[in-house]
Amino acid sequence: MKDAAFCTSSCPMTRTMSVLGGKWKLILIDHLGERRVRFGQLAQRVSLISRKVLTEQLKELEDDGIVRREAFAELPPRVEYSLTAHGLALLPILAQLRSWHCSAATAEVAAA
Amino acid sequence: MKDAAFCTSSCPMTRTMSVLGGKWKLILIDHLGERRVRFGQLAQRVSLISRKVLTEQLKELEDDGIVRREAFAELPPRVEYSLTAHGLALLPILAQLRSWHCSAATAEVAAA
DNA sequence: TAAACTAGTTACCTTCGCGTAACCATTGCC
DNA sequence: GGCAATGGTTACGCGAAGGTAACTAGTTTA
Repeated sequence: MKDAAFCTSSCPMTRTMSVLGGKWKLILIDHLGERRVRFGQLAQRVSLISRKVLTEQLKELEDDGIVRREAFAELPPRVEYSLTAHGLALLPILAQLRSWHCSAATAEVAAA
Repeated sequence: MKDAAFCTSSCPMTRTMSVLGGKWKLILIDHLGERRVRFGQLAQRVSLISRKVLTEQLKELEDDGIVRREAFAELPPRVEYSLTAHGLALLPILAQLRSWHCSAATAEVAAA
């Protein structure tokens, strides 16, 4: 989200969403995890995303200091993505979000 | 997000985003907090959102069991929104997200 | 000679999110 | 009679998000 009104909002949660908002951001961070992943691997894992959007989102995450990009001068070319310290700090929070959602799903099943 | 491919994805984080994804969801949950808030109050607090979208997002959150809506048969009409137990469980996680983003902002200032 | 592999980029087009503005019902107040 | 207040709903339209397909480079493989 490059929405200027969001980035400069006085609401802290709104500013947070200007970085993490968007359909794919949290999903990509989650799939990166603690590993170094190549572009093609990421595209396979998150199969619903198109390569174009994947490139864009990774670039935004890199600009925000969440993802690190390392390109190797090889042939065929190799590019590896990994989380920075800042990005790694998000992982435990994402784990809580996931379990929050899972607990809701099991509660629904129990109620039915 | 009513995207069917998201809701039925095998990836837990993707399914989580089908509920919490979207520009406004987390911001609205954050502004509701532990209080009961009237529709008009919410529209004032989150001034960037239009009333139309506010109605839509609240309805989706209600369908997902995160928000409770109580309408009173008065004149002029009064409608109060509050978080369900499920929604309340998100608040500590949102607090972590906020402080994660704040710590990043102060680190940038320190680096500059 | 042609194809395949990687990590993109680009042009093009469609879809959807979102904003704006007008409108509704009901009652009390002036 | 007309306006205000509340909590919406509706029609309309723009702009951005996102998908598809084609194209790039250099080397290996068939």
